[in-house]
Amino acid sequence: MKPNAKEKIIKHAIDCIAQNANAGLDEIARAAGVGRATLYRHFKSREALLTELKLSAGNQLQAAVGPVFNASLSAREKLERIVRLLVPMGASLNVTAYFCNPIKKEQDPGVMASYETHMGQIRQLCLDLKQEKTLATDTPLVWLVASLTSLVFTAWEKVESGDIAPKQAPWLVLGTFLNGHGTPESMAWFNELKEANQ
Amino acid sequence: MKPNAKEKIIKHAIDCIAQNANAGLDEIARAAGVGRATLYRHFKSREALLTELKLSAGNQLQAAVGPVFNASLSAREKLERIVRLLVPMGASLNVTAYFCNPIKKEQDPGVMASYETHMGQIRQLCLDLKQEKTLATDTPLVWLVASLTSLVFTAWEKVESGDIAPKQAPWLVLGTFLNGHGTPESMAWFNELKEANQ
DNA sequence: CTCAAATGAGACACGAAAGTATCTTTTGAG
DNA sequence: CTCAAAAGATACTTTCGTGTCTCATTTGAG
Repeated sequence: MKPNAKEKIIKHAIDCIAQNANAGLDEIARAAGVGRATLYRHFKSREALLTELKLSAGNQLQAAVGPVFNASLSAREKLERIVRLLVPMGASLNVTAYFCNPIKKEQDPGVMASYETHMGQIRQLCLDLKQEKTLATDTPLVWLVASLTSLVFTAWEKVESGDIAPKQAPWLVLGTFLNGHGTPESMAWFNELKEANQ
Repeated sequence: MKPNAKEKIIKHAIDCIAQNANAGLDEIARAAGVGRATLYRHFKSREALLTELKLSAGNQLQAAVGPVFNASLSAREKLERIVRLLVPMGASLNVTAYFCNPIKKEQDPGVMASYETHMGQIRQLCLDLKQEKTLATDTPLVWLVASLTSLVFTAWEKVESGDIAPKQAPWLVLGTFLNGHGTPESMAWFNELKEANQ
């Protein structure tokens, strides 16, 4: 028996579920290269599989991001590292940030905790970035977190689809998040417009 | 009989499906305020309902965005108007940009065409913005389109969840897309970093 | 090589949602 | 008011994915 058959199944299941949230058990089994019956030998039910899958995704994120977050670096350095770590982990990020979303009904407490931990870290990072004056202080925190998460996830999608080079993706995310796409002239134009309309 | 019962059903079904892609027919029927049997009087099957729903969502986007796109305005003015129009139409945007995505299996040709039309317009807008020097010319077009769509969709989500004020949302999207969240110092820092690593 | 444990394959029961049919009630044009 | 068309309600069949079970095959430790 391989080192850990269960882990292997979960690994492939995360990719499968990230692509199609409603994948059937046969689809998951096929993706993992095992028989459908084997899934039931490792997991009590579909629900149990999904729960372990979410926990695993959360742990993967935590394992990658946690050390960076706890390191003694400036917030902007943390941001750069975290984005570079997160983009290739889009499947896990997707599972955590979307399927573990509290809006969805009846989540396992452990899954909820994992979700809160991850989102809390991102939120804290954005707070630190504000504190450090790396980010504009007048932007709502919730929008900082949401736009960052969304950009990372989108970049991962485009890498998966082959539209963007894996090495380029983190820079696109950071560039958009910090600088946007505008030129100095367009920025001036926008700031005027915003003043006038708010 | 009301002006168009079918249209009314589709309208509510779009909101329902945008919130939960796997809503059952009873759920959709309840959302539309009709009986489940009535759905089958208007639509041959669930699949047929979904197809008409996608076409309707595409038409709504087209009706809103088309005139702006064809108006004689500068590209940056078009961008501003389109974002302001699109954010409140998140449900239709969601249905079009996600459920009509060619990655999904077997789409109706009409749905595919509608999707291509919409995405083509956004793509053209980004091209014009580059041409006009409103946007950086060295950013991949596919990332411009993807990040813009993703930011609009995320803003809609946050408006729906009550985290962001409806009137503020378009400005957050435009601000992030054009300026990003960074301060002048952080932008300088990032540009150096990017130079060094690429 | 041998045997026990794990896997793959497939048959089966069950339940939920799709799809069908029929009957009653509502609605609106004349 | 009247009646025909449309909608609501509800019971039924079909389909499909989950969950259970069995048995033949594979695999790996001794």
